[in-house]
Amino acid sequence: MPTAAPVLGLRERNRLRRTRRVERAALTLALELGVDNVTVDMICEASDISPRTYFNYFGTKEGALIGPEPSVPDEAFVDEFVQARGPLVEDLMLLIARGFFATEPDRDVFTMRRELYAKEPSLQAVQVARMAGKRQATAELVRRRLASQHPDMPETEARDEAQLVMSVAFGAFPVISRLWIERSGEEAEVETYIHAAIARIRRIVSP
Amino acid sequence: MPTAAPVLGLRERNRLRRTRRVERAALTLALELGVDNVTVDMICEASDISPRTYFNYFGTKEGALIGPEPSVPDEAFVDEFVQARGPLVEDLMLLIARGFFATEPDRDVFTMRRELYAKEPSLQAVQVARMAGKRQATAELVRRRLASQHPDMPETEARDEAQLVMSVAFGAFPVISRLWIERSGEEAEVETYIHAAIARIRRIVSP
DNA sequence: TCACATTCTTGCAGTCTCTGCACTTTTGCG
DNA sequence: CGCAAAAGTGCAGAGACTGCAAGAATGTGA
Repeated sequence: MPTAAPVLGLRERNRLRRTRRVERAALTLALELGVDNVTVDMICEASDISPRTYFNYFGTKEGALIGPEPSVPDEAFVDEFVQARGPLVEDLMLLIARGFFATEPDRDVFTMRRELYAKEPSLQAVQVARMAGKRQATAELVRRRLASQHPDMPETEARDEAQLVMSVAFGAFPVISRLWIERSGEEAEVETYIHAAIARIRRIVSP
Repeated sequence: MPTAAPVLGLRERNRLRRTRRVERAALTLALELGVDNVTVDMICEASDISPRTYFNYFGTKEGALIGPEPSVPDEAFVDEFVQARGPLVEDLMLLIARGFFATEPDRDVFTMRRELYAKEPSLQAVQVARMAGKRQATAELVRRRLASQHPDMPETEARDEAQLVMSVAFGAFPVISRLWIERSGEEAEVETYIHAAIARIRRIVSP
């Protein structure tokens, strides 16, 4: 089983270089003019790429701005999650986080992105919507874990519970990622923030 | 201060009739062909309205499918929320719910909408995205309440806490609304589901 | 009842996002 | 070098959405 080859072919290197170039152009323009006043054509002109290729790379106009779609965690991780017996929400958030921060962008892009998110909250909505697409799949994962953990739990209750677990995790995620990104200078792990967030939630919903 | 006049002028009645007619046409088509295979032009042809007017009414293609945007709660409610001292998340969810279910659509539309939501999860993403637009405003509300409730709480902590409260509420909301809509035959109040959901969340995040 | 102001609907022209398809270029490899 | 696979590109077009200005419907006051 070949893990990601450490040395990349010319093809991959070109792709990476291009991706970065386009992302930079897109972010620069968006920061300068505002997302709504930037068109795909402008980004393409600035980064010397054809619009058709832009969409092959990023899929949507916002693609270059919000970063790559969280990768689907591979089966090993998923199975681990389903079988694990730790605190459920925590485990789930870790699973999500793992996919989310899998591809580390370069420093500039990272910084600009953070700046842009702060400046244009509408992008957060795009993010949330994209993640919402994975709600079904995620809820199903949680349901599987609940089923294997509590074989006696009624079907419908398990489904409702799974939905809620997923909702809480997805709901809190933007906050966690914001904190993590904002304080990324201090070298704390995501786990720390997840932990803290859950403790807070517990306090919040306590009577 | 005129509250909504009980008797509507011809103008309003026309608008209502039209809205309903268009919503029905849109939902019928979407249920039959799938959202992606329906165009605004088709909806307009089916409901005998001009595309331009369609957008004046609904703003987006999905507008007629997902229903009207939750109305901004009026100042009285907002103030009440800010000053209240009950369980925070619960109060917030009630505030959201109040805006959300303010405009009762007619029976057919309601039923079709429920059906469509079940059939096309992508619509849920649209919903979530639309609600995400109000994140800022909502978090600010919570922050105000926290500030008045705990004057000694540090600024930044209040902001983080507010964000998290808002996230939990927004996160759980789709679940609550789903439950409420699915079981809307049984005449239970939204409060009941909110209550139950919060109790569940408490259990979920408990160690 | 009739003008007049207001509000609403509509057509039109145009911009922008996004897609399928066919064609060319680039890359990997023997 | 030569060939096959992969990737980039141009083009034509569908579809969502907007601003504008003309035309229709509606409310109002005399």
